[in-house]
Amino acid sequence: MDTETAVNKMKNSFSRKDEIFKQATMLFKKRGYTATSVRDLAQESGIEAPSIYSHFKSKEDILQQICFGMAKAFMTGLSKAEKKKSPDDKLKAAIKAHIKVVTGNSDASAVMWNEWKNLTEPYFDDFKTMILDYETRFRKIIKKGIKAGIFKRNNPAMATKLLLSSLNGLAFWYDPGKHQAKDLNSTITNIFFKGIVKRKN
Amino acid sequence: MDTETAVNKMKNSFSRKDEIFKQATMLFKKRGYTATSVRDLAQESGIEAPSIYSHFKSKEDILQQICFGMAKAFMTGLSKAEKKKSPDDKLKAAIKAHIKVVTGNSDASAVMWNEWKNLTEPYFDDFKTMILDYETRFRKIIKKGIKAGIFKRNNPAMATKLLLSSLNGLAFWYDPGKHQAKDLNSTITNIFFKGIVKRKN
DNA sequence: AAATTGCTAACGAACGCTTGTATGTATAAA
DNA sequence: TTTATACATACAAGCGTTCGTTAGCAATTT
Repeated sequence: MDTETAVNKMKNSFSRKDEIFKQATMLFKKRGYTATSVRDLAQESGIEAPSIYSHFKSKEDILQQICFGMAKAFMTGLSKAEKKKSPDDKLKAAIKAHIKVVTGNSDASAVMWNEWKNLTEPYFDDFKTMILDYETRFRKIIKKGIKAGIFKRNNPAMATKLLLSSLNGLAFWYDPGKHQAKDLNSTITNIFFKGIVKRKN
Repeated sequence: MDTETAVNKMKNSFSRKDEIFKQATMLFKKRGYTATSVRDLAQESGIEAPSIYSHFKSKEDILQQICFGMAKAFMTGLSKAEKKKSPDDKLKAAIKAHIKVVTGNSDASAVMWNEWKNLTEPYFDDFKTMILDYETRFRKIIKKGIKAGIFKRNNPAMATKLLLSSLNGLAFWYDPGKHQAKDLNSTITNIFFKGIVKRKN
C-alpha cells in the first residue's frame, strides 16, 4: 500500500463523511436548511449529489444528527450543573456549561436553534420535548434561587427566557478568533447576575 | 349596493391584501420563508396561488415589505430614544421602544430577524447595513454610559449583543394573551440594569 | 499465487413532484 | 370604458431521491 492509497483510504473511511457533515452544518447556518439543496452540499464537499446517500439516509438525516447531537451535549452539561448545591452555583455552572457547548461548536448550535422546526415527526415532537425540558430545568433553578432568597423576585419565566435568548444568540455572533470563552463566561455571568448599572453608594 | 356587495367591496379593496400579508407573516414565522410556498399562502388566504400576484410583485416582495417595514419601526423608535439626555435614560427608552415594536407585531418581528437572510441583492445588503447601524447605535449608548461612569466596565460589544439577543428573542415567546407589555418592560429593564442577584447588605 | 466473492464509495441518468411565476381571460365595480 | 381582482392553465427550473452500475479494495477460497 503506497502513500497515496493510504491517504485515499483514510479519506474514504471517515474524512469524507465528516467533510459533508461539516459543510452541511456551515451551509445550513448560512443559508438555512430548506434553502440549501443536496446538490449544494455535494458541490461544497467536492462530490456529486447522489454520493451523499452513501453516507446519509436523507437530507433530514443530517439535520437530525446536528440537532440531537447538540441537544445531547446541552442536556449533559445541564445535568452536571444541577449537581451543585446552591441555586447560584447551579445557575453559574449551567451558564458556563451552555457557553462551553455553544463555543465548542457555534455553527451546529445555530443550526439547531434555527432549523429544528424543519424536523418531521416523530423527531419534531421528540426534539421539542427535549428543549422544553431544558428550559424548565433552567427555570427551576431560578425559582429555587428566589425561594431561597438569593435571587430577586423577578418573573422566573421571563428571566429564564431572557437568559436563554442571550445564551442562544451567542451562537450567531461568537467568533473563535475574536472572543475568548473565559471572557464570555465572566461577562455574561456578571451582567445577568449583577446588571450593567453601577451601584450607587 | 346591497349588504353582501358592500362586504365584498371592503374585502376586495383592502382586506384581501392585508389578509395575504397577515397569513404570510404567520406562515413565514411558523415554517420559515423558504419552506412556505406561494400555494400555501394562497390556501391560507382562501384564494388561488396566481391571485397573489394581483397584490404582490413576487413572493420576496412580501418578505421585503415585512423586513423593511419592521426595520423602519425599530429605527424610528431608537431615534426618539436617542433624544434623551443621560445614557441610562437613553438605554431605558431604547429598550422600551424596542419592546413596543416587538410586542406590537411579534410575528413580523420574528420573521424579520430570522428570514432577512433570504432577501436577494440589493435588498440583502441594504437591510444588513440597517441592522448593523441599529446595533452600533445601541452600543454607542452603552459606551457613553461607561465613559460617564454610570455603567460598569463590561465589554460594550458583548453587552450590546446580550441585550439585543434577549430583546429579539422576545418575538418568539411573547404571547399577547399571557404577557403585559408593561410587565415585560420593567422586568427586562430591571434584570439588565440591576441583575437577578440580590444585593448583599 | 491466482481467482472469486463481497463491500464501500461514487456516479450518470432519470423520476415524480413542487417551486415561483407568466399569460390570457373572466368578472365586477367605478 | 377603464380598472382592479381573481382565476385556469401552463411552464421551465429545481427539488430530494432512486436506480443500476462501476471501480477499487479486502477477505476468502481455490
